[in-house]
Amino acid sequence: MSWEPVYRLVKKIPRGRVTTYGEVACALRLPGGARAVGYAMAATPSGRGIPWHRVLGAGGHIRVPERYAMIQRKLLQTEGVATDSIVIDMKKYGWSPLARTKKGKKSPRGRAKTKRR
DNA sequence: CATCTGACGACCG
DNA sequence: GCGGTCGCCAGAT
Repeated sequence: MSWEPVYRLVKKIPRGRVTTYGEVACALRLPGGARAVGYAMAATPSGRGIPWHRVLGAGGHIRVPERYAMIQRKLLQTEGVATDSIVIDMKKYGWSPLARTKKGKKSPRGRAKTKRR
């Protein structure tokens, strides 16, 4: 798969910290490709130590099926993330993958149109 | 090769 | 503030 960088990034997420699909997508030079990231997460093989539960939707909203959201919130609480509400405080637990994503080579595209709509 | 879908994001109504 | 639509990428049909 081409999700190796995605997995690597997710695995780098510190315990008690969370990020969003958009952040990951941007870090991977895939602006607007948040869906692809979500797809990658869905395709994330279990048993690889990939903390997929640390990846949330924009604004800290959990965008996953109830069955997974339940587990996700449970795991997050276990790691110390306050999921008291349906929204997680990104200002406190928000982790920026862009801050350390300096590994070159991501996607050969490198352009995503500046104009929108 | 063309089309739809999906654990998303942002904008418009 | 909430819901619906368009746009993005990668994979499956």
